[in-house]
Amino acid sequence: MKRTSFTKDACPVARSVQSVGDWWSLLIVRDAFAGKRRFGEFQKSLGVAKNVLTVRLKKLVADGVLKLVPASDGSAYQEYALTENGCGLLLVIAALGEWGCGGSEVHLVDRKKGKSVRLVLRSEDGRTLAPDDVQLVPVSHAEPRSKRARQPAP
Amino acid sequence: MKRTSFTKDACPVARSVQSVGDWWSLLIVRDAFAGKRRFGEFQKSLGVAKNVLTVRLKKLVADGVLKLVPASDGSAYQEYALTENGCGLLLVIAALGEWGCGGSEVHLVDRKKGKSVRLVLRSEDGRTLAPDDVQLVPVSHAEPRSKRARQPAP
DNA sequence: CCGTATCCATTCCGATACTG
DNA sequence: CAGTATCGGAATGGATACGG
Repeated sequence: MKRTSFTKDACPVARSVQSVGDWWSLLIVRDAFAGKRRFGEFQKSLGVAKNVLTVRLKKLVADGVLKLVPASDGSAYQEYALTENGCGLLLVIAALGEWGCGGSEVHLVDRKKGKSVRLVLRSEDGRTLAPDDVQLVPVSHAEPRSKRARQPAP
Repeated sequence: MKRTSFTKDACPVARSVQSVGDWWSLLIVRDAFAGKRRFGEFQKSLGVAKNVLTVRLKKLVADGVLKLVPASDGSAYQEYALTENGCGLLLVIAALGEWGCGGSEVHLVDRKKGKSVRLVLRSEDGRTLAPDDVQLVPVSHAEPRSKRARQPAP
């Protein structure tokens, strides 16, 4: 009677959820993108219990999302930094942020110019698409251009 | 000693996590994008217990992600369809899918042409940016071009 | 076929006290 | 400051039986 695991699941979404699909992990990653690196910074920002934070950080490190780096200032302690892989989660955070908007309190900017940045879907030929123009296809057992496309609800 | 709630949180990411930040919700939404609409379809696809599925579906309906629609074929039962708001989650699913890649088993295609679609960051002036070029800024108490930008870890 | 209801194991989370 | 140790309550998830 164990909890079902998706680590072996074929779908990448399922595997991602396995890594960051709980309450805290994504928020920790969000804070990491916002520049936080120290245990205490996360703890204060999130208001999470320290033991819980410890467990989450360890899992994120084990999953290759964060890594421990020696130090950045003179401190004798270690800091948590995003791995290259973890940086890829920016798209996820960005997408969640755009979706949750309604009094947006966080957004993306170009680091060089400080200009606002948005997340868009782009087809191979360079066109920008709306979510409605796009269909999710499970590659495993499906003909790429199946006729039973998603119905947008009549 | 309640669980902390983020519904009132200022950050849109936190609010999103509140809605879809658990194991099942996102996978249900993924299946919805893949064309599934019936209770049994979700149940079989996910292998989740029925009571759990019931609770999740109700929450997703309550949160305005899914809605019940009368029927699509002759059946007397209702079906679950994505609301307009729920469709916005496609970007999140897409981002999670791209991140979890490594033997991708699901991807996005243009509904009309069947061509592959990717998720990109685009700045105001139309340029495409890499995650490293971008910075997450909490609007509340932060100068847009702070100097202590995120360090990509030495 | 679509759920609801019940039971139980596991897990999660918050508070707090403690170590270095 | 950065964790570890322990505890108890709460929520979650799985199995299954039941009803419309």
